[in-house]
Amino acid sequence: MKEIITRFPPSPTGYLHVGGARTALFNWLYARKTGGKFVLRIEDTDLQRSTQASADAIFEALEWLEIKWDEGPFFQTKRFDIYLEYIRKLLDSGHAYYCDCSPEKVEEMRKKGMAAGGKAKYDGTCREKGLGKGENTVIRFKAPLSGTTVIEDAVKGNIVFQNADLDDFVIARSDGTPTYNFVVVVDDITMHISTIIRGDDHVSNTPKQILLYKALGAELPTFAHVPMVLGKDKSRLSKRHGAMSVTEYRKMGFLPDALINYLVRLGWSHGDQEFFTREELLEKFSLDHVGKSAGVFDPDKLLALNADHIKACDPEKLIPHLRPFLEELNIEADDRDYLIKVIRTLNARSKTLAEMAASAQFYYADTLTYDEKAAKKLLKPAVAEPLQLLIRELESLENFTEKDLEGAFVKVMEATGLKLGKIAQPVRVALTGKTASPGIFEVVEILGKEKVVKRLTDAVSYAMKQE
RNA sequence: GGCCCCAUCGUCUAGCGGUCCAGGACGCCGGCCUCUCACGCCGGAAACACGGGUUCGAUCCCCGUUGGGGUCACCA
Repeated sequence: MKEIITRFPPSPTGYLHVGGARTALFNWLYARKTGGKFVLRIEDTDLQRSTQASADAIFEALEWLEIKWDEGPFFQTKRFDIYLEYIRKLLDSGHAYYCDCSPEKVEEMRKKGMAAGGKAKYDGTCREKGLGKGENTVIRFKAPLSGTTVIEDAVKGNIVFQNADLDDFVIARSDGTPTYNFVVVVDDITMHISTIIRGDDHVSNTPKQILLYKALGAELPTFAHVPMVLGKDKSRLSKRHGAMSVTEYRKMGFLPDALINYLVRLGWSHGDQEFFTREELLEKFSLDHVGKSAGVFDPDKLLALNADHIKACDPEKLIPHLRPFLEELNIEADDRDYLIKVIRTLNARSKTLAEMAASAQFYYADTLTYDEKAAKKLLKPAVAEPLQLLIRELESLENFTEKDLEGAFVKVMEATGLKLGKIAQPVRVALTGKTASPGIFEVVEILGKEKVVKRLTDAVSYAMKQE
């Protein structure tokens, strides 16, 4: 069996969006799974719209997702001599010809065809003229007039096209530059791509490409057209459906593994399993469980999956991902062990890293600002006494283990006749500024005696001043 | 409009002729746990688009209808 070589060929005209990331993922997983290679190719033949900045953004997004390519990136603009060589071959073998029909004229043919029977195609005016290269000539591929071309698709099965429905498409523009359908084929042939996994919006291009492979006498690759990703309204995914670029998800605090998990699961399944680590994906992915129908991108499910990945991630490994979000809030988390403890209290209650960083603020604050409503309701004069009692108990403690802390609270409960809840809430506000936080004992333990006593003391004076 | 693809809960999906009065997940609604918020756990509502076949038997096979999507460039 020959080596599996897949590819991901984005055009650098914008950011890497989730749909593109998904096809990159499928190609990457398939190559890795089969022990093959994954190549990255930048399709920048559209000189007007391609930018280096976009290419860089795509690399960055792929790197963040930890999708590593084995070869490339290859830029098509650097391969023009190869394309020219192949165009020459087609011209010489009679598979291509010059055409001097003006764009307007061709457009006219299409309109007429569309109005008549719906068939919008070039009518072949110059097909047998034997024209040479001229001022405004394009080069067209001489497609067969009859017969049939079939895609043996790995996910969709056989798809049959009537050659009569295809037209003589342009392979080189009047300025001599080659067009998409042609360069893809030349690249895929010369890069020895064995398997083409791409969105099914490409199926209608495929017969043209197959014809090109045949005209060039090249062996056909395996095609696998995966269904597209749609927006909530079932229309093609676009910015109005919300965040679409991979980078945006990184900025919102998603873990790359969570995005990957979600994207792969959208269109592929492995029984009932929903949660996959990167390793499991690598181990279990296969083309034959890719579905045939388009899927709707569901941000809620992605968010839930992100929460699961955050929860499952070793705190140690989470740190590098969390760090940027901490910095954003000017939190200097230099103490690694302290940070790990902080993460342990937060990972079950954070759906994103941004959320986690925000929740971590009180652990690092020098001066706490109370949530207004919380302070008003819970730090009243009446709590001053139990709080003072608690301060005394805590100060007398040798250790700050959960057990000791519980003992201290129990003593205050006994002395005041208050239930834990009545004490814990004011303490929570005193220590975190909010009514919702990790368990109160955990918070006290992590903050440590000094900070806890300080905050409790501050809270007492605040409470005394309230009506 | 032509050509092509698709069709199980709102969404992602399991299902590869009987095990399905259809299973899981997200979301939603109840409840439990509980120092708050989460987490976790338990329970609930929620789907085989329709019509014909084939078959002893169809969610699963075939045809049609309907619906959705894609594509028809000197863009990729």
